[in-house]
This record gives sequence, structure tokens and C-alpha cells, in this order.
Amino acid sequence: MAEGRVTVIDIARAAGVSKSTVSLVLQGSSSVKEETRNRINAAIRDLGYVYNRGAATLRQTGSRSKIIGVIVNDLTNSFFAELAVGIDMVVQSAGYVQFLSSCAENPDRQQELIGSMREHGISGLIICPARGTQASDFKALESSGIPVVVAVRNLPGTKASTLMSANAVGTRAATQHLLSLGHRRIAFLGGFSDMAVFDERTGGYRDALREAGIQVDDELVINAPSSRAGGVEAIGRALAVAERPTAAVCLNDAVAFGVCDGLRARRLEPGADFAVVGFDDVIEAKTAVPALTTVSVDPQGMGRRAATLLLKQINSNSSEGEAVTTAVRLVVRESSGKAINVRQEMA
Amino acid sequence: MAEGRVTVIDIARAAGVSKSTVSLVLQGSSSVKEETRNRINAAIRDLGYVYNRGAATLRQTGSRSKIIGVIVNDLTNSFFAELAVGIDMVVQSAGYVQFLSSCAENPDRQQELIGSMREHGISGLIICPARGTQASDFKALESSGIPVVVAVRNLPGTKASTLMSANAVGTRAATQHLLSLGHRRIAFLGGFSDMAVFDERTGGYRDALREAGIQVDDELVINAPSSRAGGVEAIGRALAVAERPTAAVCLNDAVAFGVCDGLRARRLEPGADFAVVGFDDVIEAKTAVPALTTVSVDPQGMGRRAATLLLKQINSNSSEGEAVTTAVRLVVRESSGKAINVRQEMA
DNA sequence: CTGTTAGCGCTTTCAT
DNA sequence: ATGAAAGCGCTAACAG
Repeated sequence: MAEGRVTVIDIARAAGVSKSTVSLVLQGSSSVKEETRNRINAAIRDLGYVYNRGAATLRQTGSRSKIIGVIVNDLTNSFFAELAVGIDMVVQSAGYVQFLSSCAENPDRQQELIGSMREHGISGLIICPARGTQASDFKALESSGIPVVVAVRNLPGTKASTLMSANAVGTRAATQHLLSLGHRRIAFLGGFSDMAVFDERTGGYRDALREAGIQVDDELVINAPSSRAGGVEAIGRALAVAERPTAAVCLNDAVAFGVCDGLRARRLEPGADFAVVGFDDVIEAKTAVPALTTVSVDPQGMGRRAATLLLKQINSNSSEGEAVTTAVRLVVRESSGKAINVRQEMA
Repeated sequence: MAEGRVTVIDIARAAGVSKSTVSLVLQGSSSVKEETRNRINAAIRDLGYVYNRGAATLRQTGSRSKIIGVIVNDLTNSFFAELAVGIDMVVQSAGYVQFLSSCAENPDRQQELIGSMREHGISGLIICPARGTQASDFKALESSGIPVVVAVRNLPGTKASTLMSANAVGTRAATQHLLSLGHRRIAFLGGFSDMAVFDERTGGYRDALREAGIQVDDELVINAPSSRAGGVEAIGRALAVAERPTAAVCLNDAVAFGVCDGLRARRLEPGADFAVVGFDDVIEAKTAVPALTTVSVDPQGMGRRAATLLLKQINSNSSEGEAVTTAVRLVVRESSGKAINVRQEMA
């Protein structure tokens, strides 16, 4: 086996036609007589022919292969894994394949990956840039006319389409939810102002309070690491505030879990004694914690949207990105797991 | 820009040499005069040349591209995501790129993916077969001489190298751990005997008990769905057994979490009042639950090993797999997160 | 050490 | 509707 590879010429010979006719069949041209086509397809099957995309791409215009590059910072993070799955769905159904790699938050590695992908002739790239990425890092790619979509993290100064989580919309919805339950002293727990998301998420929180005519009390915005441990710490500090809050919006799900831990340690039941809403960008419903309401971004949906955007650019051949920052999908979910408030936000 | 693509011939012209000399430089041949090489490299930079791997592969022997296909059932499952990351590490450092896709447990989709990957000329494939996959599904691939490594799930009758979790070794270690803590009534919670892993995992549990001279009490092997809810159910039934167990080994981490939920609902503290060990094949240390000891398989390590195995086969050009079922890495971790017992099992 | 000459497997005019 | 011929960008013998 594995003798001299079977090529179009072999199957042409076997079917008693010429290469070009075979090529037409391969491309599904309708201008081949049915009977000839059948004969050719039979030969293809019999000889175990496999199409050589490399050769086809080489000959074809532009030499751009039907592959889409995807670079994420950390595939180990479920958010990105889900994102990749979403991308894969649409990429696959459009007949492309996905080059997926994680750059592990390393800009150098990221550049290597981009280089390697270029050499393989990707038709487009979806990337969640590593921290420290400059817009200029994509200049070479862009000037060679390969469409790029930036996802999750924004990249100031880029001309590429950008797709981000609806941070402000999410915390605003979360806060409104707590207000509707009658809470008035609502804390914001976790994060530090040097994180990009922090400003956006506290922004939505502040907006909702302001809209409800409630003065934002900075004592209730409590900085802490965005981890489970940080959540434990934050709820401790929150409960020590003179005029105690009765509810909290958390920076993310990890913090929210920690807050629940901290509450239980104090014999308080999350949900009943103190309402907690987590911004769920990692774990999603899967590991739903009882008595924890979450606002969630749907990473798969985001992936699907990113891929759709990219394909549109590839097909329209217009490499001008300029697309807007875009919200994706928000779910406010009750402790039971039931979604009580679903909205679609798309720009 | 993006005018007629820059090719070797352009840079040859610019550097005043011939194509072949450029090609030699591209391949890092040492038989080009330093000065010429520099001139060529300068031209490469100036003209923004990008190497066309497709063309190179086409010309080169075998027409096999430097890409490795990876197919998992569900990228959304952290275990597989971690596996993919492990694979990527070694694949990248060997100068290959990874075609990663999820077949979503669908055999048809899986076949499509394999076909697509073949067309792209993958040098090898690492696959976690979808349920219902037949060994014969890989026959075409194998007979074309492309090395295949099967991971995570075993595929009866395949000639390909296979790599699996150390299921029995893991539960055996878990059970031994509980025995060493003085427990004598140890339950096994979760799973049904129609799952492949169930037999292996209960096997290790039974072995450990037997080795300790303890009669296995089938009343303590409790079937339940392998989910969080299943864990809640299982612990309820376990505590209702006449001669109550004092500890449990769980089929997996999801069940273990549910068991902890169930214990807390009964005002029992996991760890202190009832010892729980989870077989942690999904969530790993990241979402460590306080007071839960876990036995874990390191998916990244497994990925690295799978990739190493595959590359060895690719390089040795021997497509005969035949490799053994292999354990990977086990960690028994205390509730604090500290690893108290680490072993390497490699065959 | 460098240039010449042939293709790799496919698509694509252009004839027929 | 089908065939002949040219060539995508690169590498691999050989010559020089």
C-alpha cells in the first residue's frame, strides 16, 4: 500500500477520460455527462483517490487555502474552548477547517503562530490577542489582505472587526435584577481598576443604580482579586461596612463562588439571606451553584458570530474590518437554573 | 497592496541569484555563502515574502504537509481541551501545526473530518473516537500509511497505538488512601455498568479492598447518573444503608461534587464527617472544592504523550502502531490543594 | 557554491 | 461535452 499516490491522472486513465474532465467532476460542475460522471466517481472510489487540496490551492487564484486560523490565549479556559467550538461550527459548515492554537498569553508565540498560519495560506484569522499585543502586530497580515476578527479583548487602534462581551450591559441587567427584588444597598465585589473589564462592569452597575435614583456609595465597591479566594475576602469586607449591603454583583463567577463560600462560613444562605449575582464568563450553567444567580455571556454564540463576520469579509473580499464592538447574549438565571430573563443584544 | 504574490523568483531577482539558491537558504542549508545568504534574507524581509508551504509540500516527497490532525468528541469538556493543549505543546515545538476539531460525539461528522484532514495532507492523526466508532473506520487512513494514535477511549480491534487513563490504578490509589485513613466501610458511588470506565474504576476499588483483606459489599456499590445530581442521589442512598459507609470513592468529579452537596444538605461536612474522593478527569485543581480529595489524571500530560508517540511514528516512518494501553499521571490531592501522593505510571 | 531543468497534482483557458 | 497544454510556487537532481 501507500504506493505512488493516486492522482487525477490515474482516475482519468481508469475512466477513459482526460484529467480536465475529472477535475470538473471534482468541482461538481454540471457540464459533464451523467454517465461520464458516474464512471469517474466509480473510479475515484475504486482507486481510493483522495483529493489533494494543496495542489488545488496552489493552482487556484490567490493561493489561499480553505482554512481559518484561530488563536486564543488559553484553551484551558472554558470560555475560550467554548468560543472555539462556536467558531468551529460555522467554519466547518462553510467547508473550511480550523487551525486552532493557544498562544498561552505570550505575544512572541502569537507572532510565530500567525507566521506559521500565513505560510499555510489561511483565508482569515480570528484572534483573542495576548496581553501586550500591539495593533501594529497585525499590520503585515492585514496588508496582505487577510481578514482578521479580534474577539474578546479589544485592541486599540486596530482596523480589524472587533467582538466583545457585553460587560456593561450585563452588570446593568444584574443590578436591575437585584433592584427589582427590592434591594437598595447593593455592593460590587472583586476586581481592580487596572483590569479592562473592571471599568466596564462597574460602569453598568453604576448606571443601573443611577437610573434607579440611587446614589452610588464607593464604600460598596470593593476591590479584591478576581478569584474564589478574592470573593471570600470581599464579602468579609462588605459585611463589615457600617450600613451593610443586602446584595452584591460580582466581577465574575469565581468571585461569586467565593462570596457564597464566605456567606456559608458565616451561616448565611446565599440567595435567601444575601443575594448574589455573578458575571459568568467562564463556567456557564454546567457548574451552576445552587442559590446563585448569574448573568452570562454565551461564548459559543460569540464564536459563531465571530466566524460569521469573518466569512462575510472573506467572501465579500473586502478586507476593511471597522466592525463595531458587539454584545452577544445575556441570561439572568435564577438559583434553580431556570432562566428568568433572556435578552439578545447585538449591534 | 496584495499585488501579485511575492515568490522565490522575485526575491531571487532582487538578490541577483537563482531560485534554487533562495530555496536552499529557505531550508537553512549551510552550503550557501554567508554573504549571499544575507543578501537573500534582506530581500526576503524587504519584499515581505511569505513561504508557501503548500507549494513546498506538493513538490516534496509524499506530499504530506506538516500538520497533525486532532479530533476530540467535545472540546467543551475541559478534559479534552487540556488534552489538546498538551498535544499542541509538543506538536508546535516539533514545527507542526494542529488541525483541531470536535466531532461532537457524531461518527458521521468524525468521518467527514478525517476526510477533510486527509485532503489537507495531515502527517498524522490523534483521535478520541466518538461512541459507535468501528476500528474499520480508520482502515483507509491506516492503509494510506498515516500514523494514528487513539486516545482516551479504546477502540477494540484497532492496530493504532492507544493511550488511556489509568482508571483502575486511580481508583485503587483512591481506595488505598481512604483505607490508610482508617476507613473500612467505603462506598463506590455513581455510574452504570454499561459505561466502559465503570468496570475499570470499580475494578481498582475492588482490588484495593481485596488486597486489604476486606470483603467487597455490593450494597455499597451504588449506581447513579454520573452527574452532580447523580451524586446527590447516590449519597442519599448510601447513607440509608444499614451499616453505613464512612467514606466513598466517586466515579468522577461531577458525582463527587454532588455527594458534597448532598452531605452538606444533611449537615455533614465533607472530609470531616464523611470522606469523599473524586476521580477528577474533568475539572482538575482549578475548581478545587474545599474538603474534597481527588485522584486525577493529567490530561495535558496525556496529550503530550500522545503527540510524542505520534511524532515518533511519523519520523520512524513505521506505521505499525501496536502501542500499549498506558497510564499517565495520578495525583491524590488533599482538600487544601496540596498533593500528598504523586505517582507516574507509564508503560 | 550556484544556475538549469523538470516536475509535484491540480485547474484553467482554448480548441475541438 | 471533452481534450491538450500551460503553469501555480516550490524543490531536487544535476551540471557547471
